[in-house]
Amino acid sequence: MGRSPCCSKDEALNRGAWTGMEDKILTEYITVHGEGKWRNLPKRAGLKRCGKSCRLRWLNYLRPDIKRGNITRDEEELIIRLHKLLGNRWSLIAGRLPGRTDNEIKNYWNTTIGKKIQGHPFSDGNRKPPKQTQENPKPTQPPKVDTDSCTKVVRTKASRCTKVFIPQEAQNPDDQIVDDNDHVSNNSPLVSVDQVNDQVAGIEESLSPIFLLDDENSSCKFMVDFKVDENFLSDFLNVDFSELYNNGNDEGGEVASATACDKVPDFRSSSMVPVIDYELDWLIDNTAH
DNA sequence: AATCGTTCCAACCGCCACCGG
DNA sequence: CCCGGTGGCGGTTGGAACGAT
Repeated sequence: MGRSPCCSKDEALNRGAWTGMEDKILTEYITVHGEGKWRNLPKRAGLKRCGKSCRLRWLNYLRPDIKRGNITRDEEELIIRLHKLLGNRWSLIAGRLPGRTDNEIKNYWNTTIGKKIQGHPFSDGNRKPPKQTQENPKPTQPPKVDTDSCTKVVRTKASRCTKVFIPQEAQNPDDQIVDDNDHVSNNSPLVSVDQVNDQVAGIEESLSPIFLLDDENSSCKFMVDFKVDENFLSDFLNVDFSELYNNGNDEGGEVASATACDKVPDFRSSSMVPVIDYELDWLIDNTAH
């Protein structure tokens, strides 16, 4: 059963490569009406395509901010490092490469980097797995990159934030401090997540773990505490935190546990920032190449 | 020039999370 | 809480382009 497909195969929809005219129609429509409502878009725009196809075409090809041309060496290095941290989270990786799409990075990885790193994935030197034959029955699972064998991969999904730890120097003394049980305390380093959430309204949502560190000495400035399921937490803790905390800093941080959050206040810039940027910047800077 | 094999990438497919009714 | 609609994601595929013979 399951839900119905996004577009009926009975409909006489165009498939395959997009024509220049279709591109033009889609681009003009989105320029006027904006993105979204993909399911209705083809009908409104007069395209014989399914909404999903339109979305993909726009996001991967027609968007004006798409960067053309080959992946640069710097970009490749970044992709490799991000892949070590995130695994096959192509959309997250693409988010760190302006103008590059997840599809492009995925393709680039599968055709170029993956081969370089792993050596030839198939013993016969062919990029593709052997065709299904009597001797080579199709595996039930496609071959996957064994990221765990060589590195720890950060799980970037988190549950709800419950409290935030802020060191004294980062606090505004006028702020009311409330712990996760809504107990008010002027000395408590905990602020309610509602207070944080009030501040983050309007900021792009992102899901990720968080451990914020001071740039100069790599010690933690504050932490956030989450309700995370045990699997996530244990997986998350499998990240080499000891290594992360100790990188170039024998003194260690004030916080000895790892937590996760959607967005956090950046006390250096006195604004709220998406965690993913903060966290990935730090991870990229502090994990082994 | 013709054929065959390989590479690359745009597009498709199925699944899942999220959200609103 | 449940359910259906929607958007987004990652894996896979098809075919065009290219190179080798």
